[in-house]
This record gives sequence, structure tokens and C-alpha cells, in this order.
Amino acid sequence: MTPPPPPATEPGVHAGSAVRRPTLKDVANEAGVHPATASRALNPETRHLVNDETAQRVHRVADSLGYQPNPIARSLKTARSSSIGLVIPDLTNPLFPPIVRGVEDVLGGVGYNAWIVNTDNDPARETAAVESLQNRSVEGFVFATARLHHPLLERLAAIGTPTVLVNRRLAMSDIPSVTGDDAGGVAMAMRHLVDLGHRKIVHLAGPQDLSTGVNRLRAFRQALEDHGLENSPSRLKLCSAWAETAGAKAVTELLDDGVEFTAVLAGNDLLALGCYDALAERGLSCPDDVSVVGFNDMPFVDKLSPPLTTVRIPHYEVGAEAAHLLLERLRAPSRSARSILLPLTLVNRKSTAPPRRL
Amino acid sequence: MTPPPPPATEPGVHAGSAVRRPTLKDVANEAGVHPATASRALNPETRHLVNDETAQRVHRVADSLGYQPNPIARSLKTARSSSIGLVIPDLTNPLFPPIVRGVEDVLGGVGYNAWIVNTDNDPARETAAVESLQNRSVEGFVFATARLHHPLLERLAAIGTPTVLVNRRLAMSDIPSVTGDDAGGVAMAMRHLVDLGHRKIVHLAGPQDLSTGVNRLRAFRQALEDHGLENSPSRLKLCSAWAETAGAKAVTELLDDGVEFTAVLAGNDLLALGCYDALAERGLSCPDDVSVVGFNDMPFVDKLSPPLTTVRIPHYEVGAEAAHLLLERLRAPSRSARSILLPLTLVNRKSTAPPRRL
DNA sequence: TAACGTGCCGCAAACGATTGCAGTGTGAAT
DNA sequence: ATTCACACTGCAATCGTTTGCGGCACGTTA
Repeated sequence: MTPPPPPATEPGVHAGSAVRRPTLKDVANEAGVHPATASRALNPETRHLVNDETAQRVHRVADSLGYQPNPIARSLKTARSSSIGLVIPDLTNPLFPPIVRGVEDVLGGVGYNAWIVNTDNDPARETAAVESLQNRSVEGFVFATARLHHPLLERLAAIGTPTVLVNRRLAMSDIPSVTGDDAGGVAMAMRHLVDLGHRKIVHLAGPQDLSTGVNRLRAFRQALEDHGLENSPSRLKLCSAWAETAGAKAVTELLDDGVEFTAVLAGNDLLALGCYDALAERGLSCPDDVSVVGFNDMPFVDKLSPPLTTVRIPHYEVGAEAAHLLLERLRAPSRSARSILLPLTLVNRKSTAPPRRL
Repeated sequence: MTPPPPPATEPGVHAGSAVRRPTLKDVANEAGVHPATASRALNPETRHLVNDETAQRVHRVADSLGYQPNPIARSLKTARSSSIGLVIPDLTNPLFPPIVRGVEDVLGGVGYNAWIVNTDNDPARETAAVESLQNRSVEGFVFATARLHHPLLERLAAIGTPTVLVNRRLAMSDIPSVTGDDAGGVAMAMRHLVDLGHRKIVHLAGPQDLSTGVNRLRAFRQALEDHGLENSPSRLKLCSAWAETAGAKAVTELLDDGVEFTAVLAGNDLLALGCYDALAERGLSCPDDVSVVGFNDMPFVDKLSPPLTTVRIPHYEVGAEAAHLLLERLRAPSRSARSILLPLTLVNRKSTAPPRRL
């Protein structure tokens, strides 16, 4: 004589202080088995250890009680947490949300979660955050904050914490990463420019402590060479930040120095934006007087006037691939590190045109 | 003869499989006390229960071992987690990152963390996410997904789960919320428009299942009345989504229907953007032919041409206030619910001007 | 001297799961 | 009949904390 099934609890909401959420023990009692057996029955990995009929009974009871395993207890026992740490500089930078979505979406597909932390590029905050995440038993990290030299990442790698880098890489290290193919991207952009007829092209390079900064700069130099263009130091402006003001400052200085150019390849869209500003201030027209191409294809750059020609990085996919890489690494820590280069695309809008006089 | 202090472990990184992180028991042993005493000594709330000298010793040992409490074990025992759930529709919507930062920053100040989940406005995903968060013992929620009628939120409120809403509110409910003062915002915008000389103003209203949609619409009608302007149904266009295309569609229809207007108040910036598009397609100039004002002051709307006049919502502060409210509620669940209306500001840019002919 | 309050601390039982190990019963092989 | 393998399940320890309760030693009061 089995007791009648208990009144079905309101699905979806069991918390509150009134009704205690059912535990594994409750399920076990109800099903007439030992908690250990219930545990095994409910866990796909160990389900084969228990008699099929028993397992089914346990499942039925679990469903009817609305049982859900307590991830905290599980974590405590197993020292795993089904979650990873996702450390980014700043969520309000539109670059990162798509990446976040990418990693979350693939992680979620296999029952993993991501803890997101912002570091504001402060190493101290970063260290503290990582430590806190480790206390929470995250199983790995994806970092969007990698600098060329990054002691914390090196330590993490040294002790074998599964880690993958997005968007950026380390100078010397085999930590897996997934990034856009910066070299390919600037090659495309430069070809586009020379095809249009440009010969005097300048590069607004971002800070050189990030792999993106150096990679794009290097690729720019390479392109100059490939197309047989003059490679004078004046063709290049190092910006102190990936920000609009830095971009504006750079082209203003270029203009003041009397450097001649008909096109600028900006290290990223923000720099390109600054470029717009500086040009406008000098009464120069884009693209009539100077063409500009950006990098990243941030939201809304298609709404600028002129809409910005830029090279698009598939940020969502970057995140997704990173999650795959990390998952793979969690399952088979031994497999050798692998990095992924995602192809970039040039999105051709209205900020580039043939130079005024050929 | 106290043993020499153990070699200081590399600060910031203790994980790895090699070295076990010190536990409370380790600290207790080293300090020659029972784990319970160590626990009490380390916990500010209970520190007074142990002899001051002993407590200091425990603290010293803890520091020297680099001890950090295991939040998982703590959570299991206490059924609290020092974390809250933050449920938003979509992180890639630029509205939300500042809110997220706001709540994180104030939460972080008191040792709390936020679990962020995206629902994509899918009630099923939302329910699942909330359930999963409850399993993780989150102590409360901040919701950015509130619809006017929202069964899940009502259930949560019914069982007393501490909850605060941001940006949006429920139709009938006293769940605390922090939102922008929509009514005040449209009043400002409308005054701005009539001061400029506009008499024929239309409103692009967002979907009416969100409090923002209905509040702004209601305020628009109120403003019409306040300024003695004609309130005909044609002055209003309901948009099916808070999206660019919906905005474009709306003004195209307005134009096709031959309704005369010199200014449009868009329900949000995206709608305003659509407005730009439709106007441009018809060869109409903004602001010469028609003025438009948006809502939200999203990033980069100052870069549009013309730069968008819009009412700014202090999103970061919204998040921060929400976190304060929630924290307060966690500490004193009894205190009556309180909602906060944050003042909005009109940021006057270039998309509004006097109507062509007065 | 007895009674009692107080400060401090240890004992042990939780919290809710997982898992190595040992036990049971069954059928098959010797 | 004995042994053995095997399938299944229960026992109990464990993960790292927190916390109610009780005990001890002391000082104070009657």
C-alpha cells in the first residue's frame, strides 16, 4: 500500500521558507530505497549500477516530489561546480556582451554556468576575483583580459588550471586561445584600401600591451610591404588607449605634422570614431577627403555618418568556441593545447571611397 | 616552541591539484584550538564569543596559511550564499550592462555577488533560470524582465522571496522597484518640443505589455492635454516591438496616412533610430522637417547624424539603487516595500529644432 | 560554603549530496 | 555441494563549515 502521491508542489517555485525543498533523502524514503541508491539512480553516470525497475521508481518519485539536486551539496562533495569563471574587463564595453552570450549559450547546453566578473583592467581586482572564483570551485576560466605579459595567467597555467583566452593572447605561452584573425583582417582592409586607389595610408595603432595591438600593427607593416608602399615612421601613430579621444588626438597630430594621407586604418572602431571627430573639426570630409576603416564592427557603427567600413570580428562565435575549447579541456585535460583563429570579414560601408585625386 | 611559519603560499593562487587549500581545521590545528573556535574567531559576528587573545592568534595563523573560507561549505550549512540572482532579458542590449555594473558594484562592496542570467524574454527560460538560482541558494533577485502581468514574479512575491524590479514594474503589486521617472521624462521632452514651437507631435509608443510602454504613453496623453494640444488617435502609433524596424514602419505608415506632424516623441532610442531611417527614405530632414526625441540615451546616439536629443535614464544608478533596496530587504525583510523613481534628464542634442513654419 | 552568573571553549550534529566498500541473493560453473 | 561471479543495494565516511548545547573554571554574591 503505497501512500498517495503528495500534492504536486507548484512547479517552478519551491523556495520560500514555508515548504522545505525535497532532498535526496526524501526521495529515497518515498521510493523505499537508501539515499545512496537514489543518488545512483538519478545520476546518469551511475544509473547502470542500479536495477532498472528501481531506477524508474526513483525517477518517478523524484518527479512527483519536484526534487532537484542541491548543487551546493554536490559541489562540496565533489569539489566540482559545473561552472566556470568568465573574466572580462568591463561589461559595458559592447565588445563583450556577445562573447558572454556565446560562452553562456554553449555552456548552458551541457549544464554549465558562467560566473561573470568585471576587472576594469585592475590587476588587483582581477586577482581577487579569480581567488574568489577558485574558492567557489569553478572548474576553469575564460579570460578576456589577457595582456601580453600577465603573471596571473602564467601562474594559473603553471598549476594546470584549465584556461582559455578570448580576443587576446599572451606573448609567450601555449595557453589555448580563440581570437579573430587580426592579420587576415588588416590584410583585407588594406587590400580594400589599395584597390580603391589609396597609397598614403596611416595606421592608428592601439596600445601595444595587448596582442591585438601588436598583431594589427605588425600586419599593417606587412601589408605596406606587400603592396610596395612606403613604410615611414610617420605613417604610424601609437595611441595610448583604445578610446575615441586617443584616436582624435592621433589624427589631429598627424594633421598638424603635415603628414599626407588619404586613408586611415584605425586599430578599432573607437579610434575610428575619434578619427571622425578630428576630421570634422578640421573641416575634412570622410570619405571624400580621407577614408577610414575601423575594426570590430561595434553595434551602431552602421548608423554613423558615414556608416563605418570596418572589419567584423564574430564575437559571439569567439565566445562559443572558447567555451567549447574549455569544455574539451575539462573533459580531457591531457589533450594538447589548441588555439583557434576565427576568420574576419570586411564589412564595406560608406566611410571608404577612392581618394580625391589619383 | 611554535613551529616556524610555513612557507608563504603564492598569494592569489592556491588552487591546483598539488597543494590542498588550507581548511578551517588546518587553521584550528595550527592555532591549537577546536575548529568551532576558529570559526567563531574568524567570523566578525561571533568573534566576541572568543577570547581576544585567542582570536588574534587564530587570525594570525589564518593569514599565514593563506586560509580562505570555503563559500560552498558555508552555503551548505547556512543555506545562504551571499549572492543574488540578476535576471535580464539580454545582455547584448546596451541598456543592461550599466545596470549590471550598478548592482554588482554595490553588492561587491558588502561581499555579495550576482549571478547573471539571460532569458531572451522567454518565460520558460526564465522559470528554469530562477529555479536553478534558487537551488544555488541565492538570497534574492533583481529582475529586469518584469512584464505588466508576470505570474512568476507574483509567485515569488507570494512566497516572500526578496525581489526588486528594475526599469519596469508590475501592474498591480507592491514589489519594490526602481525605475526612471518616465512621466517626468516625457513631460520634459514634450515641454522642450512645445517650447520649440511644435504643435503637431506624434508618439511612437512601445509595446504595452511593459510598464515603460504604458507609462510613457499615458504621460504623452497627459502632456497633450496640459499643453492644450489636440489629442486625436492619429497622433499615436503603437509599435509592436522596441526595435528600429518597428519605428521605421510606424512613421512610414504615419506619412502614408497623411497625418501631419512636425515632431515625434519616440518610445525609446531604437524607435527613434527607425524614425531616422524612414524620414531619410522619404527625403525628409531631421530636424529641419521633423524633430525627433528618443528615450534612454543609449551609447553612441550622440554620434548619429543628427546627434539624438533624448531623455537619459541613469541606468547605473538604477542598478545601484536596486541593489541597495534588495540588500536592505535582506537585512530587514519586514520593512515595508518601497519603490524608487529616479529623475531623468533631457539631453538636448541636434535632432530637435523649431518647426519649419510656425 | 553554597549557589549562581559569566566568559570561554569543545563536542557533535547538522547541511545534502557522493562513493568506496562490504554485504546480500541469485544463478552458473565445477 | 561448493565455489565463484555478478548484479544490486545498503552502510558509513566524507566534503568544510556553522551552531546549539553543555562543561569547565573563575569570580561574585548571599
